[in-house]
Amino acid sequence: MARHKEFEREEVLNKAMDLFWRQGYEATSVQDLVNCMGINRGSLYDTFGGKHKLFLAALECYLSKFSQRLQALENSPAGIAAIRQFFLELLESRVGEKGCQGCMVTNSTIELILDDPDTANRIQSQFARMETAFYKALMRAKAQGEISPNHNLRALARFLVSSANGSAVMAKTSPDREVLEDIINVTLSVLN
Amino acid sequence: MARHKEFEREEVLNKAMDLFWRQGYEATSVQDLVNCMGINRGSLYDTFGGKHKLFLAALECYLSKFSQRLQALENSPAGIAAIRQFFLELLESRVGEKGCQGCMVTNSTIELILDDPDTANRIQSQFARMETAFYKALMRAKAQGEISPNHNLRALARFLVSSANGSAVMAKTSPDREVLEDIINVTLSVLN
DNA sequence: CCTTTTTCAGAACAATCATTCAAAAAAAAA
DNA sequence: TTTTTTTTTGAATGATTGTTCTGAAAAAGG
Repeated sequence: MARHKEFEREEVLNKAMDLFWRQGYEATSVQDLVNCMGINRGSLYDTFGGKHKLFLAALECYLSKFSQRLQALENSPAGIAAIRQFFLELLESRVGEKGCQGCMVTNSTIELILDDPDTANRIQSQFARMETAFYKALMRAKAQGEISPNHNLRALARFLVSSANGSAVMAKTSPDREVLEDIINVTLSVLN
Repeated sequence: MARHKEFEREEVLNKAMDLFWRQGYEATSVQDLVNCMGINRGSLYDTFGGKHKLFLAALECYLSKFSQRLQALENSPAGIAAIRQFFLELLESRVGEKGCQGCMVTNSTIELILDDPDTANRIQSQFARMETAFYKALMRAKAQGEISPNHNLRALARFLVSSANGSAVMAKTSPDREVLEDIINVTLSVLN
C-alpha cells in the first residue's frame, strides 16, 4: 500500500559490482557508488545497509555469475576436457575485458580489507570449492585414463587454483590474447 | 652548518615499505605512516614529498631487495636449477611471512592506483625483466639439454611469471608450506 | 480526496583524509 | 655567545570520508 522503488535492485547492484570490481573496496567511495548506480544516497543505505554490506552483496553477485562456469566444471562428465573448457572460457572473458578488471575474487584476496572476516571467509570457501571441483575433474580424468596414475591430484588441483589467480593478475597488466594463451597452454600442459 | 635529521632515511623507508606492503596504498593513511615510521608529519613531507612519492620510494625499496633474487637468476650459469632455486627461495620467504603480505608487486598490480602511470610503468618493466630472466635461464637449460628442444620458451617464461604471481595470491589466504610446496612442485614439473 | 506508507532528495553530520604552514628547537659555524 | 640553517613540532587547512536525518514527493488503499 505504498510507493515502489524507482530502480531494480539487481540492476543497480550490477553497477556497484562493476565499480568495486574495477576499483577495489578502498578506492571506491560512497559518492562514486551513488554516481555510478544512479540512485540516491538514502536509497543506497536503505536497500543495501551501507558500503561494507553493499560490497559483500556485490561480491556475492560476482560469485553467482562465476558460479555458472564452476557448475559446468562440477557437473560435466568429462575430465581434462572440462578443465580445458573452464580455462578457455576464463581466457575469453578476460581478453574482451574493458579496463583490465581481472578477477574480483583475486582482487579481493589481495586487498582483503583489514580485519574483515566476512570477505576472508567467503573467499576461502570459494577457493575450497574451486579446488574440489578441479580435484573431482582430475579424478574423472584418472578414471578415464587421461592422465598418468602417479600424478598427485591434490597438488594438481591446488596448482590449478593458483594458476587461475596468476592469469588474473597478468590480465591486469597485459590483457593480450597472445600472452594469456601462452600462460594457459603451458598450465594445461601439465595434465598431459 | 646545521642540525642533522634524527632518523635515518633508509630505516624509516623500510617501515613505510612494510606498511604499504601489508595494507596497500589506499588503505594506508598518512597518519598510519607517521605512527609506524616514528617521524613527524612535516619530516615525512620534507624528506619524501608526500604519500604518493613515498609509496613509489617504498616500492623501489621493495624491488631493490627483490632484485637480489633476480640477479642470482640472471647471473647463474645454471638453467633449470637456477629457476628451481628462485622459486624455492620465494617459497621460504612466504612461509615464514608475518600476516600474509604476499608480494608487493603483485599487490600493487591488483590495486594499480587509478591513473597512476608511475606505478604502472614500474610494474610493467619489472615483469618484463622477470620474463627475460626466465627466458634466458630456459635458453641455458635448452643449450645444456635439460629440456626438450620443442618447448616454446617464450610461453614458458610467461607462464613462470604468472605462476610467481599466482603463488603470491595463494600465500595471502593460505601461507601453509604444504599448499605452497604443492603449487611450486607442479609449476616446476612443466620443465621436465 | 484523504490517509498511509514508502521512497526520494539533498542538506547536515562528525570523522578522517592529504597537505601546508608558522613558530619553536636544535645543532653547527662564526 | 651569536648567527645561521635545518628539523621538528603541532596546529590548521579545506576537501572528502561514511553515515544519518528531515522534509518533500509519490503511489496505493480507503
